[in-house]
Amino acid sequence: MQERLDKARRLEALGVDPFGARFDGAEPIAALRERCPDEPLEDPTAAPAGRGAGRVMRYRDHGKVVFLDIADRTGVIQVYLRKNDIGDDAFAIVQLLDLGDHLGVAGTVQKTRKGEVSLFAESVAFLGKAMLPIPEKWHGLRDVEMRYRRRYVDLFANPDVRDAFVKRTGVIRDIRAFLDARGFLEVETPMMHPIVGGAAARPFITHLNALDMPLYLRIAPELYLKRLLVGGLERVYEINRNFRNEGMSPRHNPEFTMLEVYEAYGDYHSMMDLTEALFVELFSRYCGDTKVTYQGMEIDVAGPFRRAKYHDLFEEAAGFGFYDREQVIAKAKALDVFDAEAPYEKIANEVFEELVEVNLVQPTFVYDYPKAICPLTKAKRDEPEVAERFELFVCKMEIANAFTELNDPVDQEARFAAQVATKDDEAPGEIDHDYVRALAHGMPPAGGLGVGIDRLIMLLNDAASIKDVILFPFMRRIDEVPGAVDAADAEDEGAEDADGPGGMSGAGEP
RNA sequence: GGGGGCGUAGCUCAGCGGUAGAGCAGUGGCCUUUUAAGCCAUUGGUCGAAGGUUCGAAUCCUUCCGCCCUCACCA
Repeated sequence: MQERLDKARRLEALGVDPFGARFDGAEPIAALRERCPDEPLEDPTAAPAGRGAGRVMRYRDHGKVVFLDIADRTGVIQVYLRKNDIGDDAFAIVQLLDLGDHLGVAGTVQKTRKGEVSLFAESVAFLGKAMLPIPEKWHGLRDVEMRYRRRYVDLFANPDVRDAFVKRTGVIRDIRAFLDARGFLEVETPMMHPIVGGAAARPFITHLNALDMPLYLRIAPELYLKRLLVGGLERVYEINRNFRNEGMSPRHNPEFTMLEVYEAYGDYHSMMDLTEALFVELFSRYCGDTKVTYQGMEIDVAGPFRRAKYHDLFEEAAGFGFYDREQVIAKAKALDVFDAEAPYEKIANEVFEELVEVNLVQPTFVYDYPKAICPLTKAKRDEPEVAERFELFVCKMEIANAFTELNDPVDQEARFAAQVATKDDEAPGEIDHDYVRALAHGMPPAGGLGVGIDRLIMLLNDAASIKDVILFPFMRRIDEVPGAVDAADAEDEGAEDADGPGGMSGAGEP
């Protein structure tokens, strides 16, 4: 650290700003590499000109020749620097380089005698000093805690990580394109809700000072999107964050990204078709046309996906029916999921989760759920105990949830009232009367779909943890001691800051 | 919250009762085609924290902190 500060001063003495400035005309390194002639040239002056910038990741000093590798967002390229080519002044700057610094290079693109694609430097521009060292060159940054807490290091030290997040963005862009092409309108609905709704989960609570009222970070956008169906937007979707104040796990982050889609005049079968088309397209684009491996599980993604009724799967796995109370309760007790307080359907659903869900490796649409566990879903006309709902499971993960939307305001109000009456701390505390009023204005029959985007990206990236697909996953706060930069400054400035962390930013008061 | 595991140099890791180690990174040299460059020399540690056991603790015990896995929770 101190040594790097000294180098920064020595750069200043050479008339170089240690934190650089604008550098125009740099090509992506991947593009430079593509333009490189296939073989070393007889006449090196014939090589194409090239200009690149990036972070110095390797440095091989040969005296009056230096090889270094610079990396940008697209790749890595070797830079070949000869004192004769760039001159004494520029070479003095090169000798002050540290791993992690940013450097701009202008020269020609050609292969070295050993065949390495290289940027043969004619001039260099110092673009920025790194005061802290980069991780070990061979292993990178492995410590998972550091990788999550200091993603900025993880991203430049581990190219796979950067690629995974670039892929994430690509997937989301493709989802938008897929829906846009089918006439769906992307919208933004409130993230702060006066009434919790659209799912069953504990919310984060906040407060709006201006109106002196409590607000909740949304647990789902559902009720607002369906208001838009009433408004006549007919086909809408939203991709954005939901917040749930619940347990964290490799598949749960307190804030997570959800896609919700609503299609007027559709139903859960139309959403099943839409979901299947989207997933088949994404799998084939990002993984492979037919087979995908996730965490050692090989799945067939060519489609069509298996479609199986909830009750059939239940019976197939259990050997008895969903409403065979005695056997179901006995099984629940045997599986240690029996809860004497819970309604029957909830207990039976626990049995379903234990017996069926944990085995759903191949992509499977499970449909026709018991109505009692689906408060926002329309019941089947000829089977009033069955809700028109499906969930898509892939590799034992619930990845999508969809249903034919309940659009009867009277029924909806009754179901809300029943929820509120349960006193379940995950049920809404009050009825959303405005939502009921919206339905009363006439919501078209519709299919609605929710897709956990983070989990989908996990599948596409073969990521074991949701933290591997979220740039800055939630981590418990740790009180940082003042960083190396502050400490060195304090040393430098003398005793003024010697009273320690109290005066430092970051670790103290919000 | 329960159970299990981990925490040693900037990074990746050995060491597991007897003087704190290696590689990489760093620092000083040599070298005008190397690529995990090489060669010589060298700096660097409250062994996560605090107690305890012991002649002696990175090592054994207790508590705490953080992370990972797992269970619970999570339509």
